[in-house]
Amino acid sequence: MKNKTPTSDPTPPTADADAARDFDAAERRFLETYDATAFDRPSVTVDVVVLTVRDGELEVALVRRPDHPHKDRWSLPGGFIRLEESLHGAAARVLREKAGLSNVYLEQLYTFGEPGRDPRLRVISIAYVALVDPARLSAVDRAGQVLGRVEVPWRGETGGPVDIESSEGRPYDLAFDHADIVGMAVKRLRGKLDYTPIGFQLLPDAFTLRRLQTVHETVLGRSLNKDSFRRRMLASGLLEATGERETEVGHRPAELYRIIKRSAI
Amino acid sequence: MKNKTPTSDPTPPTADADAARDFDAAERRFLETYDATAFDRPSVTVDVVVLTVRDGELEVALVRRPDHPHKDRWSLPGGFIRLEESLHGAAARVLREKAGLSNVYLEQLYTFGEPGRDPRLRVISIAYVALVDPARLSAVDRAGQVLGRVEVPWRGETGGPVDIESSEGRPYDLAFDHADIVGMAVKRLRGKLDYTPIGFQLLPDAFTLRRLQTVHETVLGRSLNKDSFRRRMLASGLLEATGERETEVGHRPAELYRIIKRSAI
DNA sequence: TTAATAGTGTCTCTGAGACACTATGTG
DNA sequence: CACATAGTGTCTCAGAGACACTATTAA
Repeated sequence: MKNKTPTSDPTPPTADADAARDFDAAERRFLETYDATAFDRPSVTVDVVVLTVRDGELEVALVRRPDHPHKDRWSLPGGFIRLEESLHGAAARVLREKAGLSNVYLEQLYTFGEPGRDPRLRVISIAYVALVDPARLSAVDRAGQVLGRVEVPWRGETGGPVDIESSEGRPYDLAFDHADIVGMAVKRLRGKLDYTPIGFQLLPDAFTLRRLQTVHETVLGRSLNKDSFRRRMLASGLLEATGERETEVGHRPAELYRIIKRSAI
Repeated sequence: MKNKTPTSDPTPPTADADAARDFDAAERRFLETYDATAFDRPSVTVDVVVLTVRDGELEVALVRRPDHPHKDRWSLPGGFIRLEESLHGAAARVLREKAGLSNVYLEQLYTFGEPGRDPRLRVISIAYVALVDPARLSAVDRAGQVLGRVEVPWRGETGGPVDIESSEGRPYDLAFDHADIVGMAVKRLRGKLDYTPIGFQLLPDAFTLRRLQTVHETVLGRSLNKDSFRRRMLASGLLEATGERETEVGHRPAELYRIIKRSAI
């Protein structure tokens, strides 16, 4: 028998049937009498960074806060997590209720929980990122919602908060630490673009390679080599030609591509 | 003035001084009367995946659960978050109290919160990863703590739960969804190794390139090209030669290297 | 001396950038 | 026709793998 290290011996939790039965009974009794309110607990919310690329600009969906604290300030759509729903489910619900979107790419980003980030009480927020075709966002133009332009003050994947502006260049002073959350979303997205063509989530079902490149360039904040980009995308095996071409473009029309397995990303 | 889109007009939250004063008063009143217990709230914990590499094996620190539920089962060190501490602070405290470790590499991993992952009540757990030199772990050999060997049943960064075994090969059936959490930690770590030499966090301050390569190979679960590995590490600019060499090795001694900026990773 | 691993020099192969050239739409 | 962008072919350069060769220690 191999015994490489002097750590404590890991005896198994149970040995014979009687002991196991006693143990189960004790656990059952414990669960029945457990007082779920015995400890002070933080509040837990989800906040969703809904990102889109429109006209070569990276934009984020903002909602006006209807209540205190930070009433009337712009903020990320968010909400408290219900006890019976999963984290992902809560994010999807917030997206549906507050931004009128469903069936979009959604992934967990990071959890923010500094004491004092909310003046009311201790709030821990699990941030999610959603990527949406801008055509779907303008279809859901509703009161109290706006798209803010994301200005990234750092290069590459340095990280840090970003500046959010209106289309006229007026700064939006986001509520809470939401500018940090959007910054983290941009950092994450830039990282993913280096090894996946995830930008297609920001485009319609069929798109040209040029459009995909523009999306990548907008997110990355730098221009890319056209030839190399085409080669990489086609070599990834994730795109397939539709056989269709764009129309009415004033130059040679480009082939339209689609993603082979949307779920694979 | 540029007005590219038909979204709602983002008027600023305030206009003149009187309105601003009223607004502040309303917010202050709101904060004073807010009932922090008005909503059902989940419990929030941190769980820490303490990883180390010893003798070419990837290992994780486990503690025996002292209480129900899953009493006496092996699990990740964890604990409830206190209202006044940060998430990172809570993870560092758990590491100190339950594993006797401080001043180690620690980063947030992912947040797990499926309803039903804890039979007591709704528990949301923010998982952290810690990387430790194995010499520091065996120095903290304490009762009710053990190192489990991590067996990864998938290749690359596929992801999924992992199997944990004792050094004799007996499986540890971890409590809750902790096998999934460790799996996520391995996946994250493998991803990071592709573009950073983060493996040095699993080694003493001074180490040979061969040792670093072994650590990378153990985490990645595959062998690496020696020449290429050396070139990449030295080209990264993150390592510097100490001028010292290893001793008593039965062959030509290798140069010892150290990390230039430990905080930069 | 031999065994074993450290470390170097160099060739090849592959993928990215650069760039010239052809293709195909609109006005 | 001109113009603009799509898409291809090919050269070059940089990094990774492969491998031969030298260096240095313990036994």
